[in-house]
Amino acid sequence: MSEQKTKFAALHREPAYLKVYRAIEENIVEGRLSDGEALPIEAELCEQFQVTRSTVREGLRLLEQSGLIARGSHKKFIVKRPNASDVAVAASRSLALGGVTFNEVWETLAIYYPQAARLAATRLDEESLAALNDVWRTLEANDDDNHDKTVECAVEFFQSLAKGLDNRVMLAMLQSLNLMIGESLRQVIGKAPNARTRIFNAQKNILDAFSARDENLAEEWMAKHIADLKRGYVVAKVEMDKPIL
Amino acid sequence: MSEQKTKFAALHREPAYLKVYRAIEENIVEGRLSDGEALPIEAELCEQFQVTRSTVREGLRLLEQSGLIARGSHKKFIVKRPNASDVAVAASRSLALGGVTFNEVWETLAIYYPQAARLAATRLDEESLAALNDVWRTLEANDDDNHDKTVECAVEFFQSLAKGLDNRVMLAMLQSLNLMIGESLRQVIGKAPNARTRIFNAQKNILDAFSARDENLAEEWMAKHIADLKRGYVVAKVEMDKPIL
DNA sequence: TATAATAGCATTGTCCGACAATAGGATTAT
DNA sequence: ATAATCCTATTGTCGGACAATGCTATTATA
Repeated sequence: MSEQKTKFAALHREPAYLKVYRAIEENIVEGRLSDGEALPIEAELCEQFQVTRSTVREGLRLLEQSGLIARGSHKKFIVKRPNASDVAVAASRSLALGGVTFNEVWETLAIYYPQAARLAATRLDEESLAALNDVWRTLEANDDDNHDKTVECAVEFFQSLAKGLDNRVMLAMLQSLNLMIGESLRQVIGKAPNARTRIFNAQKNILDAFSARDENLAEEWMAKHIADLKRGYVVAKVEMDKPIL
Repeated sequence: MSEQKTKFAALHREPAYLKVYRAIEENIVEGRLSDGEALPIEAELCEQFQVTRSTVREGLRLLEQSGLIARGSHKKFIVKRPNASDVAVAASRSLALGGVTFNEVWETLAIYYPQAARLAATRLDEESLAALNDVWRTLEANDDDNHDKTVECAVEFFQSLAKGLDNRVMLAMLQSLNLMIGESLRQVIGKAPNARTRIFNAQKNILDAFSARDENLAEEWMAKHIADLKRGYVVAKVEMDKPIL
């Protein structure tokens, strides 16, 4: 009957530094520590948790990396509610490292961005439109052979669009998509002929549709833009099933 | 002329633990340390970086939290490429903590999920369809008053859908959306009459459309499902501009 | 011989105490 | 009032120490 011995709940003996992390995390999540508030100094945390500084510091590193705290000044950590950009960077890096393929990225663009464009046509305010226009003009002024800059501008266009949607959830998702667009574009931009001009024209059409507040047109041109990106991959003879990194 | 003093590049003196982090991170990103490979033991890292264990350990905590390494056995960290789920959990938590509103979540659902449903109609394999059916039956068998279980099933339906799309980028995004659906549903489920039945019927229709491989119908029913979710919020008198947490 | 118990060992987790570096505040000098 | 200086609190790093804990190899047992 040895396997029928009363089973106690497997008590998860966590290291102390994890407990420190969880304790502080919980206080932040539950709102007992609010945004911008300063954390006690290390010595005080030692006192409260009854552990040594090394242990507290390991816990702080965990909090730091998870984006829940940040250095306020030289001394003092302050509580920080993570913003969309932080999320996006972490997410896209993880995905890229995870070996996602050109195809996965492109497919996501294809179903997501045309709808985002539709929303943008009705929602972007004048300021956002102006920002988009600026980005587009920068691309116009760019040299055909400056591939890095072309990629940067192309991505920046999508970034400005995402920011203008005034929705943090979408922003986080689109931003991480944008970073992956950048990664994948970088790999083909040199091999796709007329890349800059094609991007330039596509974004011009999208921009016009936005200005005209024509959501159908915006969706249509965005879909074409995305399709053209794929064509770029094909022309550049990029294997779509290959990881973008 | 004091402001014209030759400006040197602001040299960012990083703490040593950050350098340790970056050094190892770089090795992982560049692929010199591949997935599953074991990290040297702490003592050896101390030797290589010429720092003490405390410092190395702080760096390891950063790597740990960023998901790049994980405990393999009792001893030894192994390199780990983060997967979509990890990303999603971190992302959604951050967003929720950031105070995103019901409206932001719902709006994102509304433009994203109908398209995802359209894709699902053509792509889901028999296995995924079966899984969806199971989830749906669990919801059917559920008690009207067991709100927690209802939410769980509803979210699980979306989860199964996302998994079946066979695209890790979409999966990561939809998963983090799903977690937020769960959060927001939990807050209204008790106050919305007939919630379970309405969700149940909507998912039935979506499921049928999937089985029939009818993408237009799938999109249409999904759109209705999402719209109905919003109606639930309104009926429950939830302020759409309120944070979901 | 095969399996179970034991002992040893390597490695991590935690503690302690110390000191250097530095940013920010207080104080003094201009 | 502004600038230069000192002071001090706090972080970053060090080194050493020991306990806890699984792994591994050895020994004991059937």
